[in-house]
Amino acid sequence: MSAAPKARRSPAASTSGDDPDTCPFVIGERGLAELPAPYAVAWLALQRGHRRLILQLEAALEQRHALSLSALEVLGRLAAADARMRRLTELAADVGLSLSRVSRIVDGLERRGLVEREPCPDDARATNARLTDAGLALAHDARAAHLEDVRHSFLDHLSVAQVRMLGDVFGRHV
Amino acid sequence: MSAAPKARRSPAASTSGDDPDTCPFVIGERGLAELPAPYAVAWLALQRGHRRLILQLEAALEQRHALSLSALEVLGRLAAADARMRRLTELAADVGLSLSRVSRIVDGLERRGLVEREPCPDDARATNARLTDAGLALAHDARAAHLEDVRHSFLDHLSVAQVRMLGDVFGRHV
DNA sequence: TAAGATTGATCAGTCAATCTTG
DNA sequence: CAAGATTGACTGATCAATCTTA
Repeated sequence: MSAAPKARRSPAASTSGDDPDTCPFVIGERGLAELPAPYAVAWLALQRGHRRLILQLEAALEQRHALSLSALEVLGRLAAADARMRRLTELAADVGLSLSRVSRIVDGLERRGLVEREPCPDDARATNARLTDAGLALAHDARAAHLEDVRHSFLDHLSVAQVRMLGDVFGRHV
Repeated sequence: MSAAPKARRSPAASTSGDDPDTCPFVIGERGLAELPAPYAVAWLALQRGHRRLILQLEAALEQRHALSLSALEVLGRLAAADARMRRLTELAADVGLSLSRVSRIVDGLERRGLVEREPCPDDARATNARLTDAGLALAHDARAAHLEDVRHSFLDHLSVAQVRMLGDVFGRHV
């Protein structure tokens, strides 16, 4: 396909079969991948591993505290906020979700008495979500349990170098 | 909380404020985390970075080939299968989704003429999804474009050591 | 007009119920 | 009865439309 025989366009570029040292291949029973082996291994492992990890953490959080990961994040932001209170738009920006999603998460938390909506005095368009005492208590419990899970199911298995590298890899360019 | 002063229960264990070298803290504007700093950085970076990456890849795939990541995986398994044909239960196991989800993914692909359902001759309970010629062509195009995206937005930015480490970290214990 | 919030439609996924066949 | 597939109801997320107010 390419005229220049050894112009490697990128370190992970596959070479569609006409290059002796990399070629299409099959990984385990998982289907074929057209990447050099270590790259394909890394990518597939990341996808599968991350998914398994998140599903596991979500299940535990749901079972023990009846919260989604996103709801836990919202509670966490409120717990850390001045007067345990924050506008919905701010919360949405905090947790990286759409405003509409956050509005419905707050619906759910409000129904359980964990937060209360109140009009923002500075701006009549805005709504504050305020964490109740019950919400604060649950936020602390659930957060502690969740971080424990994160450690046990993931962080504790990593070396210091691996931890640093993860922050590096996913913090920098991605 | 703990009687033994220096019995570190786990490398990433937080020490809820009574240990001088680790304590609760706030990362950027992202809220508080009760983990030693490098662990919290790694975990938050992984969550955010992975999410951004996936959203980006999904958007490109949707825009260029009108496929979800899961649909692309299904097409890939069919392309790699004998006679470009595979039972729905097998596909579900391949891609790690529920059978019902796979059934509806196949609905969508079938509507577009990319796959066809046909009864399995060996077992009248089972249904095979068979990739059509159009489906094979799209599978190749979309797969190539997707892997290109994966390289450009992620793999190309990694060192060889980082690549190996990712496979290691997510392949082993998680 | 634009920003904050809510609501409705839709998508991707799960689980539970059902139907058919081994 | 158990396994393969489908369908319905639900969750978590998005976007587009709407309503109110700066």
